[in-house]
Formats: sequence, C-alpha cells, structure tokens
Amino acid sequence: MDAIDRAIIDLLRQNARAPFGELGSRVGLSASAVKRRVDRLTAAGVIRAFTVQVDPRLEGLGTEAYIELFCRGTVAPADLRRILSAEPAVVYAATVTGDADALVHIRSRDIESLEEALERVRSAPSVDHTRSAIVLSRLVNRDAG
Amino acid sequence: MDAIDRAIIDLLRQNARAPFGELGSRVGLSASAVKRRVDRLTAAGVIRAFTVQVDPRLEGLGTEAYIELFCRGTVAPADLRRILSAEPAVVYAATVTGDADALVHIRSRDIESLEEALERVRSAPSVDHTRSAIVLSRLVNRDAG
DNA sequence: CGTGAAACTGGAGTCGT
DNA sequence: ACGACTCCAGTTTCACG
Repeated sequence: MDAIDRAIIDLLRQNARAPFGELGSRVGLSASAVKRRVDRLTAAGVIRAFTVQVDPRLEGLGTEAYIELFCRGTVAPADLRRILSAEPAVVYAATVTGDADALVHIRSRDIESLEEALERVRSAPSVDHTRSAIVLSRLVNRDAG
Repeated sequence: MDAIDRAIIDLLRQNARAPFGELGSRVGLSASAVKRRVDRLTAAGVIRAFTVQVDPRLEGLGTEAYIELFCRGTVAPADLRRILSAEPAVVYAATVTGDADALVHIRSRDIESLEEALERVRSAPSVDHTRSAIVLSRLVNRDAG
C-alpha cells in the first residue's frame, strides 16, 4: 500500500471501468504494472469488490431511517447480528458507545414498509425499545448511495 | 425499470465487471440487449457510477462514529450542507426527524483524528452541541464499505 | 517490480428481424 | 424492442530488463 496504490484506488473509486492504460498514464506506470497492482489489491482484500452505485430513489428505496436499538439486559453482538440480518430492510447496523446498544440504518420503499420493518425488529424478544430518526433530506453523501 | 433491469442491477452490484454476455445468459438476453439496458439505466441515473468497494480498515479509515447535531435556533439545510461538506471525514449527513437537527456519519484513521474532525464540526457558530456514538463493531453491512 | 509485445476477449456500433 | 455480426480497444499473459 504505497502512494501509487492509493492513487489507483482513488481513480477506480471514481470510475471502476477506467482502462488500465489510462490509470497507468495518470500514475506513471504501464498498463500491465497497474493490472498487477489492482490484482494484488483485490487479492489482499483492500479492494473488496467492483460494484455499481444505484440511486435508491430510482430503485424504489427512497425512504430511510436511523434507529437506536435498546435491549433488555445484556445481549451478545452475535445475537443482534442474527436478529438484524434477518430483516432485509436493514442496510447497516453496528454496536455503539452511548445509551443505545446498536445503531441500525434502514432503507425501504415508503413510510409504510419502513414501519413494517421497524415493527419486525421491535418484535424480537431481546429488543426493549427503539428510537427512530427518519431521514428528511441528505446533505452530504461522499460514497453516494 | 422492469424485473430484468432489477436482475441486471443485482448482478452488477455483485460484480460490476461481469461481461454483458454472462449477464445476458443469466437473465435470458443477448449481450447487446443487456448492453442497451445498462446504457439506458446509466443514462437515466439509476446506475450512478461504477466503483470499487474498499475495506476502510485496510485503507486506514477504521474508526467511525455517528453524531447527532443540535443547532442554535433554526438553521437552513443549505447551511448545514456547507458546514459538513467542508469536513472531509464526514461520509454522510442528513436532516432527520426527532430531537437532533442532523445525523452525521464520520470516518477517520483513529480516535484522535475522529476527535479533531468532531471538534471542527462543533466549532461552527450555528452548532450548539453534538451527541456522538462511536462504532464498536459492525453487525450488518449490506452495501458494504 | 518494472516494461513491451503477443494472443485473446469483451465492447461498441450497425445491421436485419 | 431483440439477436447476429464485425471491428477495434483493452485485457491478459509472457519473456525479459
């Protein structure tokens, strides 16, 4: 992971389909040298995957919310993972410092389906209560989505 | 946006470099038909970009936090956007329902740089106070990152 | 770890249906 | 709209510095 690797990753983030030759001309290497670095970064897991960024609104997932999860007593992270993985609307979840046990990011079609997803999460026996913040408008979105 | 478009997008999400021919064989179309659909989805903005998913830890951004932002009086979303865009550690921010004015997702190298970023956000005159939740462990991460 | 050139594969555009 | 075809750019692999 040197400066050239970082430069290549930055360029790939902007356009994962950029030809190796063009990447090479920008970082001062030949196409095959760039390919070898990209292969190495992919094998090492630094580059996890080549994906597409989809506009959630146009895909029919325009409604999102962040939910703080409060559990009864002590719940193992593994249990939380099991509960939250079962709900397809859950895009992201993590245990956090502070009052809440976990922070959950939910995405769905509309408010109704958001409420349904929330209700399914709340119905888990270890979940005591939740506190929701529905997203009104996005201000910043650096990795997009 | 029909079922085939959705299937193509799902496949591209898993591997954005999959050849059109292979996508076609999976959804039951020819390579050129798939290309036309992908071109159309890209032009329409449904597919925003072709990118790479990078492991934040291996890239040196292993520390993240979610911050609730509380402002003095009423602050226009445009002002919040300006303030938060200025801070590179801010990955995502949105205005939300509930007590807080905005929810901010921050990513940085370590706790020290996280604190520095937080301090810069708090120093904005319209910001009254913040409430932070540092991420301990990720439980679910469907679009990864 | 780098380059350059060979062989090959997938992409872009244009047909015809 | 889809499929088939051609041409070329880009990828891939290899021998070599």
